[in-house]
Amino acid sequence: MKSTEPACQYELKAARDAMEVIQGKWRVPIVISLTYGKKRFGEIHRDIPDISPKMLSQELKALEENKLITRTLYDSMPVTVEYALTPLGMSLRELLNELRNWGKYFRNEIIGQL
Amino acid sequence: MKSTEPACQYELKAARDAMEVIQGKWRVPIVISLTYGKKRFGEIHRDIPDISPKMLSQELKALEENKLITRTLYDSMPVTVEYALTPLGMSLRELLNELRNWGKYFRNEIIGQL
DNA sequence: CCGAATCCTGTTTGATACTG
DNA sequence: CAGTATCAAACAGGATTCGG
Repeated sequence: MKSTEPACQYELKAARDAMEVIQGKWRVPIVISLTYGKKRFGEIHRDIPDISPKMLSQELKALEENKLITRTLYDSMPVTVEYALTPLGMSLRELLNELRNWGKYFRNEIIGQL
Repeated sequence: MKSTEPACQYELKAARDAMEVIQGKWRVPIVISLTYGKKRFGEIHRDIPDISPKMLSQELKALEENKLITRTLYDSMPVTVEYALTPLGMSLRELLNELRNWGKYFRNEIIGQL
């Protein structure tokens, strides 16, 4: 307890836990896309046209490992796969709202004056 | 307006604006450290011991360019520098709260079961 | 004490092409 | 449709040294 800010240390750790999960260029967009309902690979891709199939596949896998989304394979012909948010993934809703709100605020306040 | 999710596109952009500002390993910790009040370089460094002076300097500069913090030079001997949040930086408060809350939730729900 | 300058490395991301 | 494979580029981050 000699640190000047013991509380600070604990708060920092929690924030970094969260950042690790949503960090990167694509995870937030993917999760937001899925807040509109379950989607297939190609549908997510249409929401995020810039992403390469490789990155989409890779990030979906990471999100699944963190239990934020589920991957369901329908063994039809041709093969169909659906991605959907888990309850944990849905629990990001408030955080993503704040993220968007602040992003809009920042854009209005700053971007353009830079 | 032919996209399946026109609203989605707009929301994605706002969220990514926000992510760009707070992304990276160190920006959120730095801003959180400064929510406890203005601090000097070495004080921030004590809150975030793992960061190298180079990264701290570099990230402080980036945050200053985005108008989230101010850098004040006191021409004393030896030289003293103080960093503080701007109103825009303080406006991150709610977002950072959500980040920490979700981080704690995630840790309780998931980490350990992985 | 508060950095700047340089060099270096590994991870992340992307482009392109290909497969069941 | 839903990815994989391969290769290259870009970037983040670290180590070290130096200066006011």
